[in-house]
Amino acid sequence: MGAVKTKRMPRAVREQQMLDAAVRIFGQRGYMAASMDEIAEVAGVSKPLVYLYLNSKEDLFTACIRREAAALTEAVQSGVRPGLDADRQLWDGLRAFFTHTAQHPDAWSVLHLQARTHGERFAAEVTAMREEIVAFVTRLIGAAAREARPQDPDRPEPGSSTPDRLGLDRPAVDPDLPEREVAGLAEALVGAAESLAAWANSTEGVSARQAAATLMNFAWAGLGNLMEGRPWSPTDPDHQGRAG
Amino acid sequence: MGAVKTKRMPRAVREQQMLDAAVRIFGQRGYMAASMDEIAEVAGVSKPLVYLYLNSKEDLFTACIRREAAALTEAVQSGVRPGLDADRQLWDGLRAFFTHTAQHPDAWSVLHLQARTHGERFAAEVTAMREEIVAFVTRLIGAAAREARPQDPDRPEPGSSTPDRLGLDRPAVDPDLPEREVAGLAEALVGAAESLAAWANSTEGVSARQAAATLMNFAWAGLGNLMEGRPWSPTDPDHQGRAG
Amino acid sequence: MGAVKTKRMPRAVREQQMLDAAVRIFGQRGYMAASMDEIAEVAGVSKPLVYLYLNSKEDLFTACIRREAAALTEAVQSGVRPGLDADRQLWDGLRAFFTHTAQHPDAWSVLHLQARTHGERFAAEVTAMREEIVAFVTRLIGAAAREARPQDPDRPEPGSSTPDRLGLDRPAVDPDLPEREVAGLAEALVGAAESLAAWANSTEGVSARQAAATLMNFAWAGLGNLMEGRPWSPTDPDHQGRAG
Amino acid sequence: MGAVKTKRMPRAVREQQMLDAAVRIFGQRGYMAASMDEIAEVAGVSKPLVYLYLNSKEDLFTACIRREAAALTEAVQSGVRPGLDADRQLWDGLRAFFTHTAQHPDAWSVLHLQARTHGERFAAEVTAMREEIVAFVTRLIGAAAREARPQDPDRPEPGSSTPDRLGLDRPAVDPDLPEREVAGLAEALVGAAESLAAWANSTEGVSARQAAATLMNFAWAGLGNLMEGRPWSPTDPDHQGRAG
DNA sequence: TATGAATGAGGATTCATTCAT
DNA sequence: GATGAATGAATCCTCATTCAT
Repeated sequence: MGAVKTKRMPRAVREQQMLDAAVRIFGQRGYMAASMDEIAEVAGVSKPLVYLYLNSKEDLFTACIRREAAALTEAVQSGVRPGLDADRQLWDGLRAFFTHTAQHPDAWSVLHLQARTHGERFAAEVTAMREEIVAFVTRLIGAAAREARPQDPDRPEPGSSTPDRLGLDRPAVDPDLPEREVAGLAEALVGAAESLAAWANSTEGVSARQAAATLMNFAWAGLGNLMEGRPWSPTDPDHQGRAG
Repeated sequence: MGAVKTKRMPRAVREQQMLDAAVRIFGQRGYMAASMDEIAEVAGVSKPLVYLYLNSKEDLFTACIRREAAALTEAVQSGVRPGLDADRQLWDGLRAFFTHTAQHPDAWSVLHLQARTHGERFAAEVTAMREEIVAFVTRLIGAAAREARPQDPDRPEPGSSTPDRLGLDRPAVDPDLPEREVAGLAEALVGAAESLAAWANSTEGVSARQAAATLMNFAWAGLGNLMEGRPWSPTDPDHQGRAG
Repeated sequence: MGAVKTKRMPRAVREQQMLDAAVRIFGQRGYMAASMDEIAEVAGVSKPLVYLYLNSKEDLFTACIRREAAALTEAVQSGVRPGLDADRQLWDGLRAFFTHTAQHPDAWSVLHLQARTHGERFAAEVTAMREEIVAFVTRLIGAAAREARPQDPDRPEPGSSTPDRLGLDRPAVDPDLPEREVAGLAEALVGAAESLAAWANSTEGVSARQAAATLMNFAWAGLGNLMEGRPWSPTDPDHQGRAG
Repeated sequence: MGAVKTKRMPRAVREQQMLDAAVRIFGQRGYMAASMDEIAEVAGVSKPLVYLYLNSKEDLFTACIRREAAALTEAVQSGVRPGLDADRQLWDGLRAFFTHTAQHPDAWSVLHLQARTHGERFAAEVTAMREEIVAFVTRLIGAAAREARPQDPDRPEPGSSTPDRLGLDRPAVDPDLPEREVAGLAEALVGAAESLAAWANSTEGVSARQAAATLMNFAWAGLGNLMEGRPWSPTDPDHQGRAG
């Protein structure tokens, strides 16, 4: 039932087999319900070998999270072409994101559900990835704001500081928006994306492209309003006019 | 450590104590890591009594989910005044939502994380609640669309049919938007809200009001654009002009 | 589901209800699998009352055994008319035995299976009853022997000593047969009867009468041979001639 | 108290040790009262190992039943020499039976008492063995009948078809006796044997040989009468004459 | 007489983890 | 490099039994 038993493979290959099995089992059964026994069996190796290579269940799970986080980040990064307009980059990134999560549901379950549900230690691992993505989005918001107001030329250009894994500078928060506000926006965007990923995965006939389009529709104009200094407020008649 | 041991309480009271303890432990440790032993201890009773009243770990967890889902729904419902404008209603609902989740973090963990990560049976319990909320949001989107286009007077007024638990009519999806599109939007909005709730809970100094404001900013304009028939598209220069 | 709840019954009645329930549950579930909870429920009373009246599970079971043993003994006794020939008495007794066990399968399960499978203490209770029956059979064997050899007139007549519950004298073992031999025969006869009772109960269409007939056929002639001093032996050609 | 702790034995050996312990404990305490803890301790291993090899208490019990049923069947089979006369075969089989049960009282308790008292699933296991023995006896009755009436030569000779595990042909029920009648007789004989086995086990100084002799005396003549078409009946003066 | 409330003790089962080869 | 053999420590759950009224 598990992988074909081939003896004497190099360590690196065996490790990947184990991680494959682990991601599958963790994703399907959940962290706690997954048993090392089943993981070893699916990986096609004996249990002691799993421990020899990966130390403990916690370490194994951590390794899964890291590998899948890197894979997802890498997928998004590859989908984005840095030269294009900010909204185009966001659009491409979202499509890459939804495509990847749709193709690796177990990995997505590990990152989105399992890792966040079983202790700070694992949650922190995902948070690192999440922050990278949030930084990417934050960066795009800043870029969009700059494009919208070219009359303010003395802000630093993109790319002038060290680029992160998504090919974007890290700080680059627009100084006109309070940092926490931006963090909240990015959180909301990423949360919406995550939620849509789950929705798209579980709803017949919803493609990655459609999910991305829905999210762009939902988010881009709101971001634009904010950039232009027109936040919604409980009593603002202008906003009410636009949306209602 | 647990509740003060008061002997011989009526069953209903003891049950609530048990649910209190269970929500706390399930929320903090996770469903699987929570032990019935600890729950009983925190509840200040012996384990057999927990089983006598709540039957099994699964049933206990289900009872927690149901109680907390009802409490959250009730909190949001109470926060909304049906007569007001759609955006005002959404604003009020969001504030109530964020307030409640902030005040009951363990309950929120149970509903948002634990219940969705440990089997269809539990997930289905939350889905029921979620659908009520999604229906609420969907309804508001519809109302907003009607307000935006008063030239189409033969659609039914809001409130003309029997109100559901959130005080709003159920159907009322705007016919000009494909149903799936609306579902995706609501999903995104609710997902963003859920994500923001977790973020606000875990970030020092973020109030429910701020979280609600962030989400309104993020979402309302985007909805407005959609209502007015101006969706974002990868090559639409108009949108690029507005947001970038 | 249980008995109709009637409040404030005299103790004796309540006790019988409890024993009824207990025999039923013990017989169906087995001694260990039977729970005091279920017995109380079926009896239509609260558990503390069961303990108040019957002390403990062991005592309750013992009470069941005693009541049912007495009932079975009584049934057999009533079926036999002491004045008739020995084989007729045996025949009548067997029929009464098979009839009673067929009509009270739970009681028979308690006596035949449960009581012998759960500790010396209970087994001893049944042994008492068994010995009464074995004594009855032993007595008949003795009587048959006497009838077969009337030329030996100085042995005591039946009824000359104190009658036991089956209306027969207790000692009365034929002095020509070693006591152990007779005990073995009686054991075999009773064992065969018990086995046949289970078989008749579980085999469609086998009546008490048929079971009794089968056993008489099986046993009576063999007993007769013994009486007449012609035991089977491994090398006895005469016996081979008779049976083969 | 348990077996000497010898580390690292091959699986097959350990399994036998576990079965030894299990038969002992199940036989002495009863199925339900036996605890896996005690079995493991007596076997000299840890509980998880018992579960690893035998799966569950039910499976362990089933394994015990099967092993002991096979051992008993094998013992009886080995004791019988197929070429001899029918009564001699029965005699030898009975002696082997009583010898084996006397030497393995716990095993006999498992087969005779425990397995029949704790659910159909276990009872069915013993029934298989029982039927083999009943078939053996049935076969002998048939053989005896044929020997008694050599004037009917066209019936098949014993041994002319493939022998079963007890070295005897399977069908061969005497056509002159109704099938149910024969089944009842076999049931009675086997029941008597079982009962005598328990009696011999628990009675000081009763040998297997004595038990076998008692049963032969009891049974063989009765069978002979039946073969010769002289069943006992309530009013048959001939029978009364013979036995009484 | 009768019971709702409560528990100490123990039982089956599973799991992550390690030794010895 | 790889594994068969083995276990300490929990976990869920049940049951006979009692207390306070």
